[in-house]
Amino acid sequence: MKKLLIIDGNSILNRAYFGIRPLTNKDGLHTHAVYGMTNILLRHLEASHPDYAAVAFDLPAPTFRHKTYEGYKSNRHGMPEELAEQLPYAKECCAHLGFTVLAREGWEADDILGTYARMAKEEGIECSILTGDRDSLQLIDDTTHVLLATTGETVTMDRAAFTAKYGIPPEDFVDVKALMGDSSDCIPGVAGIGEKTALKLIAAHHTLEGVYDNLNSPDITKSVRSKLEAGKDSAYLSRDLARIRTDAPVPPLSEITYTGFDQSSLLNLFTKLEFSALIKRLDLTADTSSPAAEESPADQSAAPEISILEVTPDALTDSLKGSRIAIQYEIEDSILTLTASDGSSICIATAEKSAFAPFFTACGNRILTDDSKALYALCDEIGVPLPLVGDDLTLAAYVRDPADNSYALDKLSLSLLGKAAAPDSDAEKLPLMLNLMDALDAELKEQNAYDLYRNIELPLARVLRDMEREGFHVDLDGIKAFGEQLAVMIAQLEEEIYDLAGCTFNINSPKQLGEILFVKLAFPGFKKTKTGYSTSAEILEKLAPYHPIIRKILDYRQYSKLKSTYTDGLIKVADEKGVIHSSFNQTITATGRLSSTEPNLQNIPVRTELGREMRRFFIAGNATTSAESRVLVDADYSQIELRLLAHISGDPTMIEAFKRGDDIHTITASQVFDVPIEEVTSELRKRAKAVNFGIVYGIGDFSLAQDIKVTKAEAARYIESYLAKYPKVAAYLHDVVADAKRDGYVTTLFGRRRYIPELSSGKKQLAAFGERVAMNSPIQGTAADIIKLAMINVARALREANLDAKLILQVHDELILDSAASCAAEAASILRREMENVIALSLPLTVDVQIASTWYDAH
DNA sequence: AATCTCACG
DNA sequence: ACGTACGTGAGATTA
Repeated sequence: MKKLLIIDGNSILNRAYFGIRPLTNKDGLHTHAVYGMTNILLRHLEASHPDYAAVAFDLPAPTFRHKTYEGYKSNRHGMPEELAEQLPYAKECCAHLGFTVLAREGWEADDILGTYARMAKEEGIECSILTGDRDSLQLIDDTTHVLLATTGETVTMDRAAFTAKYGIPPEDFVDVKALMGDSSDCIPGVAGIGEKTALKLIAAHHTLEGVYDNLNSPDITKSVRSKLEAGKDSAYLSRDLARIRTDAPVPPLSEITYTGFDQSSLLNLFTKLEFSALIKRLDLTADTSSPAAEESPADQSAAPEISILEVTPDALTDSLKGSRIAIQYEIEDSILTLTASDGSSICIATAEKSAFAPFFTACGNRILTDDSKALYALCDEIGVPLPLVGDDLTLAAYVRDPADNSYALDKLSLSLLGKAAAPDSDAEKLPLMLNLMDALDAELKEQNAYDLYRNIELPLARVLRDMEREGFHVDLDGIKAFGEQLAVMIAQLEEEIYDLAGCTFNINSPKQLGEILFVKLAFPGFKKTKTGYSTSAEILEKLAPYHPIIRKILDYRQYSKLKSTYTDGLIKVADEKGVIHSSFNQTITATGRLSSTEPNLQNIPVRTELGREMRRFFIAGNATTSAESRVLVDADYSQIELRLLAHISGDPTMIEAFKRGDDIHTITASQVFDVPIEEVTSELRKRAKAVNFGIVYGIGDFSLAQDIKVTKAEAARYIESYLAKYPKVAAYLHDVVADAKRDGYVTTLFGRRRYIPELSSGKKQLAAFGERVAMNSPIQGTAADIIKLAMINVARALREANLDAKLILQVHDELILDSAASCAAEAASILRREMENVIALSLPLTVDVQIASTWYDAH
């Protein structure tokens, strides 16, 4: 039997639009609805291989209004501008995928679906209707089924499935709709009749006529009867409105045969939309005669014609004359294969890695790499002091758009050059890297972010490499002993918990724990989360007074966390000398901060006393064994984010407070609660502190209330009072959001940019998130810029002073040195000086410095 | 692979 | 009516 696949384009596009987070290409065009739709379409093409296939779109009859037609359409149907602008691309995409695209003036997509379902039935063809809309369910019959795309998976609704779910045959569904109405389709129905009642009535009487002929039947209550009587005309009218028509003027089935992909057109479209994953998945680059490539012939670097010269490592230096040398390399068993190009030639050399030392020394500052930190590590290994590399493509791409999560060459090619590329050998990557770097140079300069890239990110990579190599010494025996203590306490608690619960279960399983607490022990059902009960500490804390098991579970959780993540976790990653070498990633966060992995040394416990004990095991190098004793020097910025808020907003009250060296939370409490400074209690100070933090995050009354346990109304008053006392802060928060909406991005003091596509989302929740991001990112990001620059300056100053002290860790506002005890005081003063003097603001940046032999004591 | 929970600034 | 503060990474469980 032949197969027809017919799709409601508007419905699927809508689902994709609201179901996926926003995505834009480099021109700011929103693309996620098309992306989501394409994925859905591909999935069904792969699953069903239809003989006929079409996508139908709504096309209302033109109306005469003061607004333009497009304006009317997007407003009337509540279609957000960001979705409307994707409509033409969606249609184009459907066509290139091999579908016939249909839209008829005055007809809805549903009617086109219905018409084809009828035609298919007449010709004995199996018909699948793909939609996210339940309206089409009335079309189900023995040869027609509906693929209902809901969030998550797609459900197949055939006659059996429909009847099982609704208890009526699909033909009667339109009568249900006539009674219940549908506000989104402007179908009035009968006032006061909902889905439940409508289904019951139609199940009993089949049709509207059946219902109205039997108004006196005993299953119809008085109130329902009177509602039905009042809404009789409306019901019949509604049925006409709800009934999908089957007489739309559409081409015959023979003209909508499925034609398969148009590879080169798809490549063009996906290139414009920057769908690199789809290009790869459909293998669209394999066809080399794509028009995309023809469009920019001048840009075609001589890549294909350049021959690859095999040379010795020594000859590399002389063969590569250009000012910029792109490199790629592989290492196997200490044999290095390096490919390099200066744009006019490509050289490849293979040798023992140390043979490349002269090349790196001579050409290092001209090198273009995609991972400079790794290159510094390689040079460390072979004992070459590599000069700062010329360029790091990944870092430049990160500065261009830090919210991106992949800086793979093929993606960069799409968004930067507008061309699809799939280099699969090192030699093919090199000309592309050179082109990409040229484009990045230009774009960063235009963004005013070039200095940030060249003077901060690029030199920072080498500082990070040195920190990674240095590592943080730990007391492995101490950690092990602590872990064993924890194990004992955990075992003890486990028994007590089982005892109190009356059974054994997996305490680490939120599912099982929720079952025990909220079902077996019948705690008041604090339901949350989509998959079940929430058992978070926040919830459990509220239950603690009512049952002894709760405290024990909380303790169990805390000990388990300490043991698995910190005790056991750290032991696993320490090297044989008891040194932990974390990786510092420079291209992960959307704000400009660093991140730390394997292990994450930026989240070692400190907030609870027991957790803080962990920090006793973080020690200065060889502190326990070496003849020359060593210490840690720890410095952290005091209130850097609030100081930046004061500086950026220019609020005089706040600036003066910081200039005087006042306690900012006490000042805030005095301002917000309108009491003299001497009368600020610790409770008031605590609340003010929460407000200060909240402001930086883009506060809301609900969350503040939850945080400091006051009513929402009270929290709202605090915020209002705060903004009144710090009017420039209020103005900043307002303006930064307005600017972000206008520009599509926000920036830090150093020019780091973050795009915020969420701001133009049709979804309220996402747009609100975008506003908070706009308020927070300039502050968090500027703090990140500042400490990065401080790190570069500290590393240089320590080197120049020839001190035996090295940076080993950064924790966002904190820097730690491992120093010889003999020069620790000097190192500390350098550290303070460099951190405080990174940049002159309208208020001082102050730093607290401490020297001790463990992290516990130094912080 | 996704979810939940929890550690940090 | 709903969800609710910014930025991260890791471990355990479950699907």
